[in-house]
Amino acid sequence: MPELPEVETVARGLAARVTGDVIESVWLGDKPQPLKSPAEEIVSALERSRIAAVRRAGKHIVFDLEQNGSEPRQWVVHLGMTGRLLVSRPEAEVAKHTHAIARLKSGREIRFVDPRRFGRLAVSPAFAAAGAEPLDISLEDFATKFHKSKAPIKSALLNQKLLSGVGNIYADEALFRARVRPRRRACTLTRVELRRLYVALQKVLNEAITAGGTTVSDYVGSDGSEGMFQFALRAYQRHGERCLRCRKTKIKRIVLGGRGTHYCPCCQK
DNA sequence: ACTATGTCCTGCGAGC
DNA sequence: TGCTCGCAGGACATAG
Repeated sequence: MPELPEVETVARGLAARVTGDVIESVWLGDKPQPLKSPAEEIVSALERSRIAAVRRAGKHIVFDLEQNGSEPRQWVVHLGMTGRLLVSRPEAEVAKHTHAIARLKSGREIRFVDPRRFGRLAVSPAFAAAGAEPLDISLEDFATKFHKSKAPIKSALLNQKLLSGVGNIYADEALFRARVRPRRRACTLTRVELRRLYVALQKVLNEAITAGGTTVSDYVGSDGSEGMFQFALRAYQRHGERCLRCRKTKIKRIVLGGRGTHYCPCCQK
């Protein structure tokens, strides 16, 4: 599923390919829309706008738009579980579950495809993600945030109001690397453990960005290519397999907060 | 004010 | 082999 590294990969791919292009027209599907803003508002904000930049904020992709005679606006896309933003040639077959198409002056199209429809489209004058960026936050702020939470540390990592961009895969991977058990209440983590978690989280996110993200089922970059980080996972979806650290205990799978959670009962305390 | 749980949605894989 | 059923989970609503 698209988390910070996958969204970063998509945003970079889009930025490289559509920055400076102009959206000439927009098509929105008719089904119950995966929209957060009214359809007319999205269409009027996008049409005749120049894409000044594309970037990531948390798990959101933000297109900075410039339109003559209007205040700068932003087109905000959340990919949900199965969302894809693809740059396509207009003659390319329109995939099933395509919910939006932005036709560009260059002749290409940005297509939003999302089978499960957990994704969302919105426009905003000044979008800001709720929580802090995990790659920008200081160790001190990180420690303070989690020291105040009574939730299990894994649930706290997934809470987008604390940190923006961490999802199920990288929460499990960071906790594995930091040797912290997912069920531990966040406030019980020692200073040393919080530091290990902070370092592990940044490391795993950066490594995954370098690998172009993790493709478990649906995720692809804006050019349709799959990520490579699924081959570097140490905990996520490895239940029943031997732990790569202690080499003897089998990775366990539990359900925590309704999410599949993977950890080594021997290494993670 | 905080945490916990249910809901949305479709494709796929386990199991009979 | 072919079918049914339940699981997968990000964000938000609602319940506790």
